[in-house]
Amino acid sequence: MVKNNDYDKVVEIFKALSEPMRIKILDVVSCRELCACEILECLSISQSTLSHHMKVLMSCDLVIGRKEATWMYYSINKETIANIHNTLDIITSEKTNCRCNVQIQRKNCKK
Amino acid sequence: MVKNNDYDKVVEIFKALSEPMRIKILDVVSCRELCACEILECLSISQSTLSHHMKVLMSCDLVIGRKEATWMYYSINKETIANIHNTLDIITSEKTNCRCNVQIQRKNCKK
DNA sequence: TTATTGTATCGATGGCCGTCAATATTTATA
DNA sequence: TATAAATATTGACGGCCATCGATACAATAA
Repeated sequence: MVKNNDYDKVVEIFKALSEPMRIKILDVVSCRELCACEILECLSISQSTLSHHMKVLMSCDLVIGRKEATWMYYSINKETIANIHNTLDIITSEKTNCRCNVQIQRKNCKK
Repeated sequence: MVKNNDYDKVVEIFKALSEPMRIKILDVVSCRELCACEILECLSISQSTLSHHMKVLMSCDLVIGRKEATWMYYSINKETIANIHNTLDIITSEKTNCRCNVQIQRKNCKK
């Protein structure tokens, strides 16, 4: 069973991943560290939209940003990817101390 | 590099996972097969809302539904979970044939 | 200093979606 | 057949968010 706090973090990550454009960005940036203008070449979006997506990806630690002069370099954060795998395993695995077992009241059905 | 078709499927799954209530449902239903009324006991939502979420979870094959008399029994689909892990690995792994390398035009920056 | 380049922010807009109450549907039972 | 229980569907509402153009900011070069 997952704690409520952990839900928030993983839901934020899944929300970031639930956008086609951000998946594309993640796919591209997984090759190697790229600057924003290089990422922009691969996509058909405006510069402001890309900037917005990179902010979302960074805010949930899926991507790491590094500033060098006027350029912003982005790379994937493998640690967060590993956390996704782990949390997904916990959520989807069989549990003995399940929420549904510790529930006392059975008010919604006559089973 | 991931094909565009594959994006759609995984994005649909991530979208389903990007909702706190649906993560809770998935967490609960991972224990064992449960009927809708049992799931409803664990949550603080209306019956119609639960029905909506179960429809979303089934439409992307995260959950399997089985009807028995008036009851609907739900269980997690481990096959789809495995697919998530695999696709996430592909997206976030280093690629030699990256999108950014096969790009010809470099119109957005002077690098 | 001025102009240019790369990136971030702002404000507006349109669409998607979570939620509910009300109602419909399906199945079993009296 | 009539009633009740479990679930699905419908329609409405409010909030979130992807997108854009315009603009601001930061750093470099002329």
